[in-house]
Amino acid sequence: MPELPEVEVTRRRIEPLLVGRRIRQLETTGDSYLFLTSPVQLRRGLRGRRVEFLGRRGKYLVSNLEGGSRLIVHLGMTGQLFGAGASSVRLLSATARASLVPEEQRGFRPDAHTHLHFRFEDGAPDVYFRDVRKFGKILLLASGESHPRLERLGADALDVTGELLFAATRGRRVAIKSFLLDQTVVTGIGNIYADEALHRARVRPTRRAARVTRAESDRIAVEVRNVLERAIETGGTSIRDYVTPDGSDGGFQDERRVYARQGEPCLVCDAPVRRIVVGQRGTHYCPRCQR
DNA sequence: ACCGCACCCTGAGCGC
DNA sequence: TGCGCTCAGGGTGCGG
Repeated sequence: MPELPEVEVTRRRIEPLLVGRRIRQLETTGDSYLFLTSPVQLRRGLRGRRVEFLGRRGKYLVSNLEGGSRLIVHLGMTGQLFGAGASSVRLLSATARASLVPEEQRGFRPDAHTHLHFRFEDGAPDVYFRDVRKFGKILLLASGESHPRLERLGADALDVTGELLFAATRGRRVAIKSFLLDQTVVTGIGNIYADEALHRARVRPTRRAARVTRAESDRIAVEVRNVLERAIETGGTSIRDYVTPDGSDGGFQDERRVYARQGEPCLVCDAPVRRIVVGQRGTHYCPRCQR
């Protein structure tokens, strides 16, 4: 489940494959839920364009193209962006992998879930976007054009401050966990890092946002930044679907303290980690450390 | 304005 | 061995 760190790791690894390259041709799958811009318009709009810059806004990748248009990619739950050198062995699911013949395991061969296939001029390695569940989003914006999805986003989670959190939570009755997942105030936090940051900040995820104190807001902000920065350093969290663009696992799953550790002892106090549901999301916390 | 919830999708895992 | 059910969840949009 790509959150800010997984998106940032992807951005850093894909940047050298995209920036400075001119797109010779784009192949797409048929129209579906993930294409906010239709496949036909996408193919037309990208052909012959040079990629000038690859940035990130929360969990969105934003690619500036020659002429001022922008290609926006959201990885959703299972989106993967990677270059031709990545290994199929690691990118595909266990079942899909099992049906590969040995020669197919070395490079990547586009399958039914591969929705974008970029080919470049000058023979640079191809780049692919693959998304099994199609919760991802692909959008091409014309020069100067904006989109409500991007306009709604709040401050990048790497820049969050206690001051901002405290001010924005006043009068909000939602659980602090749900508040952190809402991208309109702070953007980039997803389910795993919300649970991890709240555990480190010692705040119970069910606490109403308005009841979070100024001191706790500071702790949450610090821990959000720490957890995200550490996750970027370690390559992200590979716990269900996510693998890095070269097909290797991230490392942050080994530094988890609560996420998917229900029933196991809290690493701080030994009390069993509890799992509940908050705002339709599986939520993990230590009942002793987090009050 | 705010909040809870259904929905989009597919594969893994489980019970029978 | 295989079927059908449930669950996972980012983000949108709707109804209360």
